[in-house]
Amino acid sequence: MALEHAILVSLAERSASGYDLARRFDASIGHFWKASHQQIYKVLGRMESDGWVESQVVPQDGRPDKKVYVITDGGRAELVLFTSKATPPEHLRSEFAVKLRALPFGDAAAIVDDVRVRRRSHEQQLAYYADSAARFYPHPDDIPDHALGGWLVLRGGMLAEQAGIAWCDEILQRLAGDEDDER
Amino acid sequence: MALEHAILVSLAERSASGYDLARRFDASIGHFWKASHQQIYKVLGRMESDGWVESQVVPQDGRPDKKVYVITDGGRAELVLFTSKATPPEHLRSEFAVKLRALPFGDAAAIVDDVRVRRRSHEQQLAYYADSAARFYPHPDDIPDHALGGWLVLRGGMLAEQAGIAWCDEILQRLAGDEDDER
DNA sequence: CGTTGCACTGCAACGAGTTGCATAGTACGG
DNA sequence: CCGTACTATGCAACTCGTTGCAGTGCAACG
Repeated sequence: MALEHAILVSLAERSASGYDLARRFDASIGHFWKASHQQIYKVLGRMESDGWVESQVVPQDGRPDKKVYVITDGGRAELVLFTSKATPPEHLRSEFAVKLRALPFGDAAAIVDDVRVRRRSHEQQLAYYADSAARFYPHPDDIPDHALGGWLVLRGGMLAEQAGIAWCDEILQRLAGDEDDER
Repeated sequence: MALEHAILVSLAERSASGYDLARRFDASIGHFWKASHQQIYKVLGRMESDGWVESQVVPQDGRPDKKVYVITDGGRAELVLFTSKATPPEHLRSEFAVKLRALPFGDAAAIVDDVRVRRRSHEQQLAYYADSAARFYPHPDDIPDHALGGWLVLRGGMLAEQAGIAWCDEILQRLAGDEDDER
């Protein structure tokens, strides 16, 4: 139900086509809310009939036409409404946790391997966030209001990745005796 | 796709009816993988026709009959297969992050309130986990193999909640000037 | 000149998960 | 006796999201 709102935020920052949105979702916002282009097109259609956005076909040369979506007043009102309502509690949903509980009934060695892979991907993600932070927010103590949300979201991502790494380390210490503290 | 496996783990630990499973999912495992009873019944039916579980109707007095499910060899094999395959990377999906990005377009005061509520619920969850840990694993350095998975999952929950609290604190510091460091 | 890749939009079918409802017996408080 | 709550199972309808496919047209590679 939040995809609509993620798109609204994205369009409030800058008008875009479905294709553009899909690519934005691959890059920044998408690290916290994935969406495929099929889904984006579908939702954009619904949002247009709800009056949250309006579209206009823009011919391009050397490229197919694009349909640029612009947020409407109705869309902005919906965003305000969205932020003023309490977020329903989000519960974790971790297939990895299920796997851990399956330890006594499964392939322990494979699980340990999986933890190592997982640790590495957390590290990579963290490095990516740190890089984005350094690039887009070189002065963290002096961020203008309009950019604060982006910074805070990035911070949330970093904290989550760090927690993920710490978890993997605890698991490895228990399961692998911590022989290889690689990197 | 992991609900099947969560149920398999649960049944591997102890046979149960759909109703029992639903209650277990409300308690321990369910903090990491929620499922409603409707969904559990549906999935149990599919799992039975896949040969992963078998059921037997058990009459009770003073209560409706129950259908007790038992894991089969096929189900155990599936569990091994599940643990030996790499877990696909799980991406965060946070409506709350969307809300943060909506800061410049929405109701900032309401968002701050929401952060406070969220912080409190993280704290409550953490307290609950700490309590479970103290009760079920009084000697964390000496946990038998069959219980290790449960402990590690609990630890993951705690780390995630701590990260959530730290995030909320950073947000409040930025948005509310940190006037009230309540509790 | 053929293949690959990118920009751009979409539909159709499916699977996963939620919400609402149906049913039925027992037990307990008012 | 009536309403409520608990144990117990399940169906139907819906939304959300994924997967697979389809088509066009340009540009670059070999």
